[in-house]
Amino acid sequence: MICQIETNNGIPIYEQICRQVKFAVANGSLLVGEHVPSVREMATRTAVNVNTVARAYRDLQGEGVLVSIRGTGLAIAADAPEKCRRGRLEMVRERLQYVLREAMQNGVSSDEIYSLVHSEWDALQKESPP
Amino acid sequence: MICQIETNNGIPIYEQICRQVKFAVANGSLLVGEHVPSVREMATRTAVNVNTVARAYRDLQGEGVLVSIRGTGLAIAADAPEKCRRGRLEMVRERLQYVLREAMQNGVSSDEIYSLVHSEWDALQKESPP
Amino acid sequence: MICQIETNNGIPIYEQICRQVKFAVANGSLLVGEHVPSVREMATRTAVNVNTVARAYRDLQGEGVLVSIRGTGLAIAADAPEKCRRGRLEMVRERLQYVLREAMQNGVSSDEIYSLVHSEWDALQKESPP
Amino acid sequence: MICQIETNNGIPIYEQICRQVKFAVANGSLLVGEHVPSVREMATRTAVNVNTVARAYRDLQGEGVLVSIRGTGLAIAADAPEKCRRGRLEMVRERLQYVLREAMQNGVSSDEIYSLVHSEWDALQKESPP
DNA sequence: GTGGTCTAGACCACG
DNA sequence: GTGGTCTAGACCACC
Repeated sequence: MICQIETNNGIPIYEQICRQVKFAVANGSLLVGEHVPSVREMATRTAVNVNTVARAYRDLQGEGVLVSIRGTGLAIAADAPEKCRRGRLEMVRERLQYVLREAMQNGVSSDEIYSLVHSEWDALQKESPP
Repeated sequence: MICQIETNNGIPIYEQICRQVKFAVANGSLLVGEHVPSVREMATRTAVNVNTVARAYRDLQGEGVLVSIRGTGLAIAADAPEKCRRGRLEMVRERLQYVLREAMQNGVSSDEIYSLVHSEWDALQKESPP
Repeated sequence: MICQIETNNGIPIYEQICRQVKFAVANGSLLVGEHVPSVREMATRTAVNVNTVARAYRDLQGEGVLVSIRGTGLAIAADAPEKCRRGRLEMVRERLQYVLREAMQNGVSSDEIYSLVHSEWDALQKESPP
Repeated sequence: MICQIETNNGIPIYEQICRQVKFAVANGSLLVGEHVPSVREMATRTAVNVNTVARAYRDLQGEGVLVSIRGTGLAIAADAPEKCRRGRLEMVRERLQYVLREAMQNGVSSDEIYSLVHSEWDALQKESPP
């Protein structure tokens, strides 16, 4: 489980790592008890500084997604899958709501927004077909 | 024309001001030649730092939405409505795309995303009915 | 409000800062809305690295004790006093429980423990009289 | 003589082992000459890494609590009971002092601390009644 | 080997 | 001025 990091897209690297780990837990790519790559490995594989990875992992511990197993690394917490599954759509919903609210407050019609969502979603599916 | 500012939602205050001014121009709330509130007035009415409003107005001048009228302040530029109308959906599209891309990359299905958009949009319509 | 830091007592510096801020909020030394010293000031006054202070403040934000006010610094959150007051004895209780449990599991009698607590508490009061 | 280990309570596992062995010697659960479980047995029975148990036993040898008997393992040293009995309350006192000092420095009153000690001690007695 | 802490310093965004 | 992010590297404790 190695993250795809985009530098300079405005989203902090540590947050990208957090979100990707949470998504991976939600969809079963990371199972309970499984170890996440060590900070050092994740750091070298993603070409990111060790401390940045550590920061992400620390945040994930704070949210109860990871637990530290002394001397052996960090593992997925027992209740993480449930948390992450519940949080999966929530993470999307949160950002989506902001976009939609701004659109509505500025007179975008229902037809316009639905058509926009469809066309964008279709375009993305062609971009990376299943 | 006074802006609604949300602090702590992650979006810079100056950008919120810029976008709201542009939307107001696009939908005709602000007409060509009309004066935008003075930096000081906008600042006090929105409880925002004066420099922040100045920064927003500076950006808007740079984009050609506002023009400086000597001695009287800033007014809507002649070609601003056309610019802003063209940019209206584009501003929404840009952010929407980002949200949808993350959703798709993390296994959110078409059904889930469409249902999410509908429920959120409906909820917003109830929140502030026409 | 400047913290007293002990290096090399085993407790991480950032945690010492966190606990002292929380105690200060609990007993009213820091009021709602009041700004905590800037990371840079706290750092120089306590002879601690800026990042260490930042780490402490970040943790306090995570716990909802501090809120970030864009561009102006960090302030005590509205509900922090209640939280901290509730947490004040809890912070002591948590550590106390561990000590007492170990004592009990190893045959220390009630008389012994109560006498120990009294003698230690009295000694501390003489050390730093009110 | 098998130890009760709590992971993730902040206290190093090897130290938990050391302290429990010393307490057991002090209260006569472990007698002079008696063998302590082998490193491997203690490790498997407590689900702890072998090296960790070895580290604990090494420390205990350093303190003169355990002595190595060629070919048969480690046994309780002749003068261990006296040492451990003398150190028994001291081990508790040391940690207790730290907790009380923080409490006092942060305005916890005598009444509060005594009442806290009583309630915690009572709760623990109900938890594991004699 | 693992994570955790701390330092030092650069750069950026925001107000 | 403020905090936030990131990098780099040292040192430690633990397993």
